[in-house]
Amino acid sequence: MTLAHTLLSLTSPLRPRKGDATRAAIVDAAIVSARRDGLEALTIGALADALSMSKSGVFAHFGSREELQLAVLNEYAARFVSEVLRPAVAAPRGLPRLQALLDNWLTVLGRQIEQGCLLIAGATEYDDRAGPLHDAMVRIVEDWKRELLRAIEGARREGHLRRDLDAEQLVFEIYGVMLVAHQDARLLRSGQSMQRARAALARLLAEAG
Amino acid sequence: MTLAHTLLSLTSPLRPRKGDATRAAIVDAAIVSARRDGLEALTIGALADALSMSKSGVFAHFGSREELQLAVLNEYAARFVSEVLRPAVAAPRGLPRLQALLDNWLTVLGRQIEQGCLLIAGATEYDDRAGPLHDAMVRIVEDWKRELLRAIEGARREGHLRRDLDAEQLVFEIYGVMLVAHQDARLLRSGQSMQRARAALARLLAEAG
DNA sequence: GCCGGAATAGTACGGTCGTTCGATTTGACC
DNA sequence: GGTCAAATCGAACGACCGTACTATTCCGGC
Repeated sequence: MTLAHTLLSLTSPLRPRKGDATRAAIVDAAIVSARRDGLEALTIGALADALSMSKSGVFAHFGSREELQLAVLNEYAARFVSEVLRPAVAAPRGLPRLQALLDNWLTVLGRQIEQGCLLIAGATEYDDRAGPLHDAMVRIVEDWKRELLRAIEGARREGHLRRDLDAEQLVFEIYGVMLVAHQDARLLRSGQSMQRARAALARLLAEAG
Repeated sequence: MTLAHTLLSLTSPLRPRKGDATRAAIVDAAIVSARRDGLEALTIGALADALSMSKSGVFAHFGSREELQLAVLNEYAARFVSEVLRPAVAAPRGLPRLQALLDNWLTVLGRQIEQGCLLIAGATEYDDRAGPLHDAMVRIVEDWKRELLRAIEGARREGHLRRDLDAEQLVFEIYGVMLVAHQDARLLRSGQSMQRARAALARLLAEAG
């Protein structure tokens, strides 16, 4: 294969690469496992068994366990954003869009409470552990909080929220509601966590309006 | 050693047992390690190295890794309660006592932000993993929330908080503030998390009063 | 200062981990 | 259908894990 050929296949993979599908399947299964037991408990051997593959077959797609973990985290974050943020921009800008975003977030959090949220679990897993996963985790959470901030300030610009509102403080408090909803639902198996979260968010927004 | 002797030494250990001191030192070191890397990352070998002991010497005090983890979790919880709850009962009952409790909680959370909180980290570590550690974690968090609820209802009984207040909802929201303060301070290394948490708590109490 | 149990050390075992490497299979293109 | 790279496998390695067993050291009571 010539260099030109390589470059071509990189930019436009005419040739359907079977490996890509396998890699995606591995990440799929790894997300399930990581949501249950944590990113740090992810094991190449267990993943291989679940996929009826060999350890080395799984390994070859990533080159290291850490790269696999990074792929899982990034893929999960991408899905999270596309499930929560993307549909919200269909709502009219301002408070409705912010409301839609929070609704989507709560829905995603509550839909399959059997599985946890990697953005929340990973935050405590890597809050004190230097390395690429820590850095990725920080970047993802910061990016997400920035999106939340944008939505809030959009609502304020539209006149839907108080002009003197401390938007960052509101981000802080909203995030707290999501964290405690997650813990209540998963650790304590409380059946009321979602409605408590909705009540808390409603009160936060009412006070900000 | 006779049975009577055994019972005697259990109820009143006249004989100063050196093993007790060692065991306490092990738990001390294990708490440091668990707060940094998580209870699940706790390793008998690493602990033995840190204490300049043999693996089997450490192991003998607990009989299994899981028993060690349980000892660490229970000791941490006991210290947490004695640092946060005990000093608060010195304050006058009602709102002052609740305020003192929340102040102590935030202080403990912020004092050495280098080290994390096992009650928070453990909650996500064991939210989906059956076993004695999960059960202990649930019990500890439920007990702590019950204490918080008691303090709130005490303040309400004194007439310091609204009569129609949903106390459990307030517990929920206070817990959320603590969770997000912890994450902001540790993952994002935000310098403002404590003051944001104080502001959020003040607003929660003002609205409940 | 010996005695006996408690405390600790030493060693070994079986298992799992991530990773390496050479062999083998697969599958798209000529 | 042959070719060649991509994809996957199989076996092995060294490291570390929790744990079991046996020896050794420590130390308070006589």
